[in-house]
Amino acid sequence: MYPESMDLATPGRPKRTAFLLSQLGAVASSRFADRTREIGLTPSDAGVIRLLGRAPGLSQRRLADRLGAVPSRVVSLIDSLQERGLVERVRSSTDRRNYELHLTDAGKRVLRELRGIAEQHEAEILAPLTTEQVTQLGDLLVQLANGHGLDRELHRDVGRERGGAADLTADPGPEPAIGPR
Amino acid sequence: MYPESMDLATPGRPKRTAFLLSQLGAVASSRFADRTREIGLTPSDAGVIRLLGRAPGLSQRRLADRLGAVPSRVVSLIDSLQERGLVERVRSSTDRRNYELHLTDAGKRVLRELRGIAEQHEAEILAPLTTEQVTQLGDLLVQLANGHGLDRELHRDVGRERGGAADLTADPGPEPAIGPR
DNA sequence: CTAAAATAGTTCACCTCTAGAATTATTCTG
DNA sequence: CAGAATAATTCTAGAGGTGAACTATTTTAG
Repeated sequence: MYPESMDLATPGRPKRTAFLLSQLGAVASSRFADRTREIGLTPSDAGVIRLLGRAPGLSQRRLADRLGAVPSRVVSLIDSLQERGLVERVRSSTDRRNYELHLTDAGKRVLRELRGIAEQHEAEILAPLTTEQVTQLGDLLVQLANGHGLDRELHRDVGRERGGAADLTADPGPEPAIGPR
Repeated sequence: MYPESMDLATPGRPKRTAFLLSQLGAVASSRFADRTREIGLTPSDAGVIRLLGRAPGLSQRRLADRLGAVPSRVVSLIDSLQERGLVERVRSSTDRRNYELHLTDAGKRVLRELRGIAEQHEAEILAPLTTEQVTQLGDLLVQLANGHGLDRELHRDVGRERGGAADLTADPGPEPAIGPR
């Protein structure tokens, strides 16, 4: 796209910050997936466990909303976690149509592992930066996220691309989330 | 993962900068895909066209290396672009095993469109930041990319996850690339 | 109070994308 | 020249996910 001659120290050279962001985001996702894989989880699994840890008793429908996933997708996700004894379905006594999803004790243990993994992940990804730079970057990214309405995004369906599962990785902080590829 | 009570203004609250990075990267990839889709291209198509614009005559094998893709993948990519008249295969006269890939005139026109798209994309993604902040972010991301060896990554196979195609979007500057969700 | 609409979950058929093995043609090496 | 290496291609398989149709249950309307 740009002749080699323009690649270095060219004032007028178009920036590629947005592409860099995509690339680094992909690296971060990929490395996180590596880590969760080591304990037998996909990033989607991790997202579900995290969410159920923070909002026990959620129904599949509501879980689907929070993850930005389709209900049928949640079925297989929960099926798999239930088979592994990490999550249990409890029929709601007030509305027998839906389930109340809970982490089992094993699930809670995995959740604790996941916290450790998240910390290591954070440290690994940000390793090239100084402490001040990390703060700086965090502030900039938060500003970007707000600017792009990442918080509210949780409730709408993010167009699945390559990277689709990324939304489930999504970190629903007080509210947040997104999607990939 | 973190109890609601910890979510706001908690000094010891673990940061999620790495996750934010993943999420924003996914947003950026997704929006870029939206833009290329409007001119009938996937992000992978765009990556190929960009690369052939800057390195005409490349063989499929070398293209695969630069994209971090597998040769068979490149076949279908080029097939599709050739069918649309954007790329042409020319048998190398010196080594009849391989092709020399070139953009057609139509392909070059598309490349020009792509440049415009990239600019708009850059502007859209970075819109929430001031000019100084954009510079700041750019510096931080470059440092991160260097720290994670993103430049050399081009030559090794990036584990395909969700969002796999992202690598092809990768911007092989003087050298770069990657893959994600 | 009952028929119809809505809701939660599930199943299933189908799609897209891509990796990886096997195959052919050509060139290089000893 | 024989055999190893290389470029491209084909084909099979598998992961991952969507959306439509179906069942059970609850809510709403007349």
